[in-house]
Amino acid sequence: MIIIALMRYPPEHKQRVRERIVRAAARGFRSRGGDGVAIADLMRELDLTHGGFYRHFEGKEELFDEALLAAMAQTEERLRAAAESAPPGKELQAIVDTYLGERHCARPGQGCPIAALTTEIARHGKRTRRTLEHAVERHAAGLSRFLPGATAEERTRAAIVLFSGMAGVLNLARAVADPALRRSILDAGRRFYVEAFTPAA
Amino acid sequence: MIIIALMRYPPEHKQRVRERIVRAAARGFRSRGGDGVAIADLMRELDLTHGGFYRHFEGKEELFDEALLAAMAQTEERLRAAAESAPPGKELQAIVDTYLGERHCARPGQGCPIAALTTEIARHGKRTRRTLEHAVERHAAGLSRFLPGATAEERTRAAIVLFSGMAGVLNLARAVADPALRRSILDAGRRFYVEAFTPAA
DNA sequence: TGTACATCAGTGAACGCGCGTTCACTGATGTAC
DNA sequence: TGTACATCAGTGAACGCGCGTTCACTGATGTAC
Repeated sequence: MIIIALMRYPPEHKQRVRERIVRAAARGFRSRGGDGVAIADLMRELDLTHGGFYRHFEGKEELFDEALLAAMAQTEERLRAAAESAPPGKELQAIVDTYLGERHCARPGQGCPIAALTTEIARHGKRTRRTLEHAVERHAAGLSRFLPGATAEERTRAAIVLFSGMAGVLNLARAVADPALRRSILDAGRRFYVEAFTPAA
Repeated sequence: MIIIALMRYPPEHKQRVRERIVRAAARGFRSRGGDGVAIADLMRELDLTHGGFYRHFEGKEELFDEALLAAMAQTEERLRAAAESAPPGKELQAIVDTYLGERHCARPGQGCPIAALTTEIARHGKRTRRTLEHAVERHAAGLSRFLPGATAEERTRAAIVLFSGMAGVLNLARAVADPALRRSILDAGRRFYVEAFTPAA
């Protein structure tokens, strides 16, 4: 600590700070949306001041794009972990139960950016939309092996339909006021998507 | 016109202005989001000034709620019309083709508020979320007769899963940069939901 | 070994802008008498 | 029929606030010589 205080910026310091900003932003953007995150608040959360932000990023848009990528990677990793720790043949069910689980529903800041950010990304510039596009394609490809389909392309397409559909269900569940209705939406979604994407025996 | 200029506020004038505000707001909120609509711009669009807004609404939130209801009613009506003008047995297909059609995708301002507004409504207060809740329940019940299921409750539940899922697909299609990918997402969604909700023969 | 200097992450005041809301005012109405 | 008055949709200046971004500055570093 004292060492850090004396030699203030050791090598790799900058990269670590940048990563902390991205992580905090990824949480903020997902839970409060693009307009709900103020640069000054974000930096204060990390015990920094807003002026320094521009040593790390060109502007808020660049941060948004990076946060989006980080959030997608995190979500994909969680779902992959859920699938891989499921008993054989139950991988899809594990993915659906995780995605449409109450835990994911209650924590948008830790969750899937397709659900939390897609609507506003549709209003962003081409760069952000390309970023989303690539991230979604990677996500779909990365999880497609748990989905039914004869070819890789079919499985990837199934993944896109599954994840965008589940994102819609999750968003509605999050938006509704009544907790019982929320649970019933999640439950209906889980049953539907598990059945729809489980290959007929 | 001269008559209107002389007797400036004939009976029912106020209600008509209010409806015009709601209609313009419903369009604006859906295409640009809650933060993308400024009261002053909205009123200017109707050749009015921002001060008068508060003769009609308590504030922006009340307008949002009204616009949400209007948008839901409009969407439900369109889908009902599509279903009713479809050949017998093709009602569901007509609904899905309309909802996941390129036209709907390209015109969020005229389209379904579940797709356009659900994410941000999840961050609104309880009043707005209750408004959504009731509107969604009415919407689902109103269109449930075109869906499979033994009981009314089953059909309503199917409607909720179908519409929230399609909203997710629509949002992803809107967010993506590449038009070809957008079309393929819509197409995959259409095929999937038609098949999933068509009762097995 | 010591001195001068360029570098650069971080600071915090300041700028410019947009927005929701308030408020004193306008001007036409219908009503009371 | 005429006059005084309350009503009320609409006007537009003003207020207060939050935010993204800029910029001159700080203070510690490593390097040149």
